Amino acid sequence: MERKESVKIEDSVRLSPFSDHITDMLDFSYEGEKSSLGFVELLGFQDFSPSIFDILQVPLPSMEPSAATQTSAVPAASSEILNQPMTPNSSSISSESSDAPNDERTKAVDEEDQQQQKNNKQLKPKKTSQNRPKEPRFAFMTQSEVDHLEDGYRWRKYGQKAVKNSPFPRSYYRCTNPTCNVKKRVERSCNDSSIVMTTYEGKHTHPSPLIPRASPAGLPPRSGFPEALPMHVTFPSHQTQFNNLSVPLNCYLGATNPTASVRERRFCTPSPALLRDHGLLQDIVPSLMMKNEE
DNA sequence: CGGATTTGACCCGCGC
DNA sequence: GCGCGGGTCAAATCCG
Repeated sequence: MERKESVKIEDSVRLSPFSDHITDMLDFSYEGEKSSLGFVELLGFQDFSPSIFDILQVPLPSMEPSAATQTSAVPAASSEILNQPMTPNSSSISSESSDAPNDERTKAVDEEDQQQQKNNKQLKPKKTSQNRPKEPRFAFMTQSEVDHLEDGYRWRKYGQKAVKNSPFPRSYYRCTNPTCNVKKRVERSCNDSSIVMTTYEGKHTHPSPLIPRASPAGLPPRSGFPEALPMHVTFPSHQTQFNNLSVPLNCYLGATNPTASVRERRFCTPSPALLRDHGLLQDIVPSLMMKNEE
């Protein structure tokens, strides 16, 4: 199924110049085709090639879903620091569903986290992830005809919900690996049906089942995202670390899909002043488009 | 037949 | 307190 999709998107996928609307993430731009850092790295795999966190030398949040202590895994909803624009013609946005001031929320993150964990323990065992600290998330947008982009992992769809103010439903996927707690959400922009927003939550604790771990000639290992090229990746917390990021992060293209024609654009976050309460995607995309057109 | 998908129901957080 | 919306569960269904 995904194979079919990957074929289709070979010609259709390209990065959208828009940012995602993901609420609580760190944005940082990257440029593909220049390095071997695959998108998969962004999902984790510290046991393989250096993750993006390693490369950026950013304190890596405890992304292990099973980690006993998640103090560094700041709840995504608590992280709202945004990057500064890196290029005049680039823009990205992390809209927030909450209007709470950044500093306020970040201050209380640790305590809230601990409290939350305490409360969760005291509460009756709830099956949902709401009992657990929120996983680190990042998101990107691609322009694709297919919703579920091949990323090198196997996903099982466990839900689909209609999105308010959007004709397109949001799909929920979970990594099929029983030991892996990574989830991803996929939805389309209501303004541009060709734009697919993918949000990853958590970190893979296993190698890609579809791609060999080792890759020759410096090709990105365990290829995962020939079609889906994150133009805008976001992380919770530590965002300021990326503010001055000058090293282009990239996704390799075509490692397993050489014909994939993916165009990427450097994508940076606008100044915080531009990032207030964009909320839903439909609120974001237009502003970004406007900004890009400027 | 096993795994993946669909889909309605349910739970929870949040805003009013 | 109530309603809404997001996220998840799980039974039913589909598909290879």
